Amino acid sequence: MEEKFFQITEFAQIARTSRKTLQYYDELGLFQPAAVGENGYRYYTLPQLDRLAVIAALRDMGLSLREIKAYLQCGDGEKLNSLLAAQLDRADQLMEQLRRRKALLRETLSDNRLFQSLCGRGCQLLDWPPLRAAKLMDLERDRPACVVVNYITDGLRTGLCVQEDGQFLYQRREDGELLIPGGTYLCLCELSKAGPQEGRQAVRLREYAAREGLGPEGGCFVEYNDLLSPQREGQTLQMRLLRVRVTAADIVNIGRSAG
Amino acid sequence: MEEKFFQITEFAQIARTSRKTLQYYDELGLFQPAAVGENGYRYYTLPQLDRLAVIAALRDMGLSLREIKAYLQCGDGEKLNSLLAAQLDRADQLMEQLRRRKALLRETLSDNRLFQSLCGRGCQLLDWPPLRAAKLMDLERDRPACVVVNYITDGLRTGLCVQEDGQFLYQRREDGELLIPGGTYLCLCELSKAGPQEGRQAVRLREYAAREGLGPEGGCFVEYNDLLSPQREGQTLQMRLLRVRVTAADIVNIGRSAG
DNA sequence: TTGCTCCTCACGTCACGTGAGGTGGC
DNA sequence: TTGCTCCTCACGTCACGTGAGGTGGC
Repeated sequence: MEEKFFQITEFAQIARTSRKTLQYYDELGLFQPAAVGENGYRYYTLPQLDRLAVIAALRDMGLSLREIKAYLQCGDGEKLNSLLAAQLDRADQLMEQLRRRKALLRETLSDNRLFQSLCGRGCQLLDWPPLRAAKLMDLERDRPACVVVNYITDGLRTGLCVQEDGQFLYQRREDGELLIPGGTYLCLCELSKAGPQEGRQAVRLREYAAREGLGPEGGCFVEYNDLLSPQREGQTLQMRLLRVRVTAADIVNIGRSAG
Repeated sequence: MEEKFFQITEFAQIARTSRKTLQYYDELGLFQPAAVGENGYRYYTLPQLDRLAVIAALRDMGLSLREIKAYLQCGDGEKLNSLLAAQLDRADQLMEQLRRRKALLRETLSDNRLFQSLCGRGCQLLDWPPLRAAKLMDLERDRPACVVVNYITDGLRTGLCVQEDGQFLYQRREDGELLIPGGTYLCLCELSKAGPQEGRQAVRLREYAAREGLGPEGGCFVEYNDLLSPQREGQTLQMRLLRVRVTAADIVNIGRSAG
């Protein structure tokens, strides 16, 4: 059976790949034409399709072209086993990352819709899940200091939990994790051109809570969420959600006052 | 409250990122220092941590830095919704890809181990699942022609299913898919320096089948699998597995002769 | 000559990492 | 002067894609 030679474009079509991919593989020394003309033209044959399919399969399994080349040169079955096993581990890790990403995406989407529906409607009660937070440490004294300042970041909601005097400590550390408890919070949701240190919204919330007979428990928790409504040109940070933790008894009161 | 300025290295440590990342974001215009000294030094402040955390969160959700920059400049909540929804779709696609990749990896690993255990042990019976195959079409006449030649590729096992005269047609098309049926096959598994067109192993298989009273059903199916044992330097293609489909009655015969 | 193929640079992508060589303040 | 920070190029990564400019055969 005589071998037919194919020019690069036709061969690429048969193999369902691109001319540039074939040229790149040639350059790498990964997959070379069966023959090269005097004018430099590359010529391929049909049996070469198999080699190319092998390369594509290994590539689809996550191996790099350099790994593939090294493997095809040595042809060690044991090495293949270990390469594939490593890729299986890697695939599991990627799967886990993707799962987290999807959870984050869904949470952000629902947060964004919540904000859009609440914005500008005054004070409201909301149930909130616990938030992971990172404690800022006083590294010189190696402790969280008496003034507790939290730089909150669960990836999505970012903000500052500022207590009375509003001082900053500035070192985040691995072991500085803490949890803001979940519960029912009083929320004020609006746009503003003021930064978080100003606290006008915190005052309004406190006034509202006092009028309604709601005692804040555990301090005032200020959150501004850049994600859901970032700064535009010329604006300073926008304060977005303001939360005061409320006791179970208070919820009943509020329920009554709303009814 | 007076603002403290941080040099780039310290700020990067607090933010758990790298100096180079901050420089790169500055260059992109994505995230810039609060102040720049006359000597060109970048100075950052603590409230900037929030903006950086937002960027990191969006990046972790799969948005590109350019998308993030565009979004942070316009601050359109609806645009955020559509960006995140698109990333959710994308994440689903990636998940599906990963699932397929893992299936391929597991299948290849088990194939490789099977080969290692069978190689050089003579003829054996194996149950084989159906294989997807791509029919090569005769494009001039626009039909699969009377001589059926299949270029088999299910991503992993690659090979040629050649009938009597072994002629090649050379165009693969989308609609040229077919299925090699699953079933019990007679397998010969060994290394060789001969190409698939030679068929010495096919002859040996046929001889063995004749001796054992096994009638091949549906022609001789030759498979050589590069993946599991690639060419080394100086070798031509290695034929690896050779399969003849066998009837159920024949399996019993083989079972007896082996016992 | 026109139209088609092919070739080889060379640069762009993406989010940085890794030096190279130089500066400035204690 | 030494040791520390910072700076700005410039090139590398990975698997190609996209022209730019030129060649060769019908």
